[in-house]
Amino acid sequence: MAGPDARRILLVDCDSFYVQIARLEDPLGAGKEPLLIVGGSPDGRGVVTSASYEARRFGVRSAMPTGEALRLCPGAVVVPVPRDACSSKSRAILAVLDTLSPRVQPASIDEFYLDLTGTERLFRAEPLEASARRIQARVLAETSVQVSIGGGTRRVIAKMAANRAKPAGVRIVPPGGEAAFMRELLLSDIPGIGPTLTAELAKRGLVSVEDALRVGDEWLYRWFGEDRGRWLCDRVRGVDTSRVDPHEPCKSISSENTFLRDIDDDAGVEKELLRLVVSVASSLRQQELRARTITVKIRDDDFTTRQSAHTLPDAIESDRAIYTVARGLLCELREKRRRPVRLLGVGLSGLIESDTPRQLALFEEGGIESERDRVLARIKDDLGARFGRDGILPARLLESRPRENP
DNA sequence: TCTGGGGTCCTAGGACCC
DNA sequence: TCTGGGGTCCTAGGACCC
Repeated sequence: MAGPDARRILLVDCDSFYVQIARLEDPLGAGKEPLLIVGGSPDGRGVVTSASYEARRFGVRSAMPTGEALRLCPGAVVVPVPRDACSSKSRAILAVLDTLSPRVQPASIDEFYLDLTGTERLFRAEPLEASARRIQARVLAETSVQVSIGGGTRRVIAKMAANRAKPAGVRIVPPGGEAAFMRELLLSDIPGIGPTLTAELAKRGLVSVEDALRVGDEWLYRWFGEDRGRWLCDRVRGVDTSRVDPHEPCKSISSENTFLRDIDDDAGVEKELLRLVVSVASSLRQQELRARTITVKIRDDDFTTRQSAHTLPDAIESDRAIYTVARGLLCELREKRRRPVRLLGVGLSGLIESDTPRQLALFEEGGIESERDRVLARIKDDLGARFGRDGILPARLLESRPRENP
């Protein structure tokens, strides 16, 4: 049985993924711009999704409003996020990695954990660093995407090593080298230590990993409590027992939209709610899932963000049933606080697989979703697959659909 | 400068049950 | 009449990540 320190884990992490894809999509335009920002347009309500390394030198960071980014880097070109191209490229990278490693777990659209434990024989005792370079070259050759790779005996070590390898590098922390590696780092370099915790730590004079190790576990427990204290003590030593799990199920599906202009009238807000429900419900069914919990999120014009959730005894999947619950939640939220709406979102959680047997007795009498609702939803999905989604939007959305090519 | 969209995980309090 | 404790589920909110 392999102990935890025998594990061979890699994190394959794409370098400024959205920028790379935008350049591949438009080689003569965005592809030629060194100062490139991918994200919302500055006249809309956009933020930076990703910036080229050249633009980052001016202080441009992701999640920054594009207006501010352009002030810092006036020469930059802003292009929209090529969403579809990004998802299909992500799938292509996953497909390549699946041929190179027995266990691959996508961690986000542009990060993939690989567990190569037990492949030493297969690769003729190839050192982990050589495996990483081979994988890096294959991904570039087959998808044109440049990645950095971190490696070590634990996921969190691989993750931090990949960050230090960027761009286009490889960094492997050897077994037993974890402590020395951790001593290179600031506390804010550790995944899970964000701005808030960094500030709390700094208040107590803790900035580097060294600082935290020097002060000792007892103080970390005293300051941060039992649970967070233990978590911190583990993290500053690079301890992480989580596994690379290729089949980890998805836990929630959501869709949200910030409007170009705040929406004031109830009919307008409900129409947007329906649009979101249709989107989220169809991806629910596409993944052959049903949901027990429906959440509606609202952001008012003053940026106050609120949400309301409802959990049903039985999971549902149809547009009609989900919309019925969501509209009820929206009404509650709007009654509590009635302001023009900046953002609206719908989330589904408590997900179970579609083939899980239902509790029939509860369902047939007076349930919120009937067999007819489910059949209608399936028919709609089939038609959508054959004739394109636009052909079968609910009538209320069709009313306001702009005409194409009159 | 004026704040995106997709997620995961944690916490705290209340309801409810045993 | 007053008193428990533990476990689980649900909701709201927040931190964090890419």
